[in-house]
Amino acid sequence: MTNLGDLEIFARVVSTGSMSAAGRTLGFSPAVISKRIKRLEDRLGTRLLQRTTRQISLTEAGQGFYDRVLGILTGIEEAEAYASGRSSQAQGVLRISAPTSFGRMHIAPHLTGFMKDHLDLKLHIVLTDDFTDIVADGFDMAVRIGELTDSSLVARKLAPVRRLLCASPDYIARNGAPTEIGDLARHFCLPAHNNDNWKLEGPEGSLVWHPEGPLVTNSSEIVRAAVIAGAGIALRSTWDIGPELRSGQLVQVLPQWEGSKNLTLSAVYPSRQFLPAKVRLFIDYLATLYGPVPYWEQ
Amino acid sequence: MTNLGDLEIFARVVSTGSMSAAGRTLGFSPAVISKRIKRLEDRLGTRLLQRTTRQISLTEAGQGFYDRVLGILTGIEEAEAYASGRSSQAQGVLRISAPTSFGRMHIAPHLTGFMKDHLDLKLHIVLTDDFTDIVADGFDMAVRIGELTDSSLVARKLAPVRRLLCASPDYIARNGAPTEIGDLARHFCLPAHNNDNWKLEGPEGSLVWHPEGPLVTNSSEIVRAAVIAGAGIALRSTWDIGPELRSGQLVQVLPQWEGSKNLTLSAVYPSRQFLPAKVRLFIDYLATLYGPVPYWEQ
DNA sequence: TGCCATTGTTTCCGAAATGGAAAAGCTCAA
DNA sequence: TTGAGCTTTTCCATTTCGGAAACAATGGCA
Repeated sequence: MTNLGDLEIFARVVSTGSMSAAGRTLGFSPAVISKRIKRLEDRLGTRLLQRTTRQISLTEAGQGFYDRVLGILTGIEEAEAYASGRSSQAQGVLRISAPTSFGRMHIAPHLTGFMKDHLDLKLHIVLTDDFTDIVADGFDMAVRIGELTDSSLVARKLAPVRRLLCASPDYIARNGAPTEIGDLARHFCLPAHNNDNWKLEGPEGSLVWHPEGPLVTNSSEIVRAAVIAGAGIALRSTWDIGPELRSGQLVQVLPQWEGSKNLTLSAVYPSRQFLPAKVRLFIDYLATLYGPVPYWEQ
Repeated sequence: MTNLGDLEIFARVVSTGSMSAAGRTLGFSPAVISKRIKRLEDRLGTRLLQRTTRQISLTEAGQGFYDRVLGILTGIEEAEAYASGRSSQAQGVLRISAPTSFGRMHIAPHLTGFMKDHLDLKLHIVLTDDFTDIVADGFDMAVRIGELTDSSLVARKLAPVRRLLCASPDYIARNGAPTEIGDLARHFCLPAHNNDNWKLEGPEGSLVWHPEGPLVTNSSEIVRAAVIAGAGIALRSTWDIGPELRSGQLVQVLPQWEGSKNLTLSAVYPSRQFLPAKVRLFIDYLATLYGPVPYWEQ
């Protein structure tokens, strides 16, 4: 059967994009990398990597093999951690992908609290608003906001996401508050990235509103700043503007309407028989942190 | 990182129950087995096997490690099969556990049909009525009849299980047919193994009947023979007595009552990200064979 | 266009590992 | 008590492994 070292080397070559780079990070000479990749391909009877001297790309078989190998390697890691008696302790590196705004506001501040309980654990956190392929990119888990769809992943709900219409008191004083949904047409609305149609639910059922306003941006951070500065009405998540609502910097408008409810904040991870302790513990930590009623809702 | 051969050797030692036996099946001398088990334990810092010279048993850490290693090994097998270009073809050995009666009557006759389409595949079929731990015992999948509960396994429904009350015409001629449920008290009933209370659903809702009769056995085959021979009334699955009902060897009694409906025939397998082709294909084969309406119901 | 740095591949050689035979120590059953 | 069968250790031959060096190929840059 295949040598395990070959699988590690293959995975590293793919993740670094070059044999030489893989050799450097693993402490091998390029010659070794080349020979073992070749051996692996010979044994499988398939070409895994398409290579020129300057560039390496995965063949189709290589891509599928890579996906599987990643799972195998983390499986071995988990099995070793289990047997080493630290089955219930987090160790190694936990690689997390999370949305930028939410990560900055509601994950980053709590990391130290988690890390002090798990001294053997290193955290790698990547904030991005792309829906990365967590398995191909080598993440252990991701925090996501959205509707739960992806089939090959397991999702654990962390908290509901409530989205409200809000504006600054200043803006209301100048423009008045809308009293019914149609009034929005006479207001400045602030759509955000991927959010240029607002799915709302209210007393009369649900509808989709196409907000129009003077500001278009792909940055929800800019929208956030704008609504606080009094530029208009925005549909924002409670985790985003909870403190401003409490302090009075923002007030809710049209409180009978809320954003569609099928959004959830969830942790997703590749489906495995044995979840690594580090992943389980971190998700548990987030779940108790946010649940049952998130602190930003209180 | 751990050598893969060590994991294979460890798994084989556990499954054969001895180092020497593992060595014989793998083609190694006992010395090698011993050394590599020791090396594995040293690397993990844990004792995996408790051993005397005559007997070997798993420690707790060893048990958990073994469960994980099995998953890893089949994962590697699957990854190799995928990369070898035969991703959609079944190859290797498919190990199946199935209930004795059902296996004999409705799996065994169809095996050749499956095997002629998959010449690279070997089948290992174990018929048993124990609910074995399929992962610990090294099965790829099992066919089961029952309520779906086990959490760490994935179940795919193959067919519903209908159970009817039946007797031979001969018996009816001698004893008359019951017309309402209470009449059963005046009849010979034939309970089977694990089936000494009959959960029935009928026009008046559901009830549990405790059958009493002259024959008690743990063999549903004996019950089957007895009811055909005219010994009494039994609650049997349609897959078991379909032909007899059609041929008139048996007739249904109290047709307004049926066994509780929450039994299903299903295929179960360990949850994995990548299901081996051999498992997927065999389950597909059974599903099309039995569904949507099983041939024994027609 | 031509140069050059970087990358992948091959060859050869010393070093490390692997596997086996033999011997020793042990346990259980006859 | 004996003997068969098991695990473990030791020692040695063999295989495998990793690296240096030489070579070939590619693409960026002047």
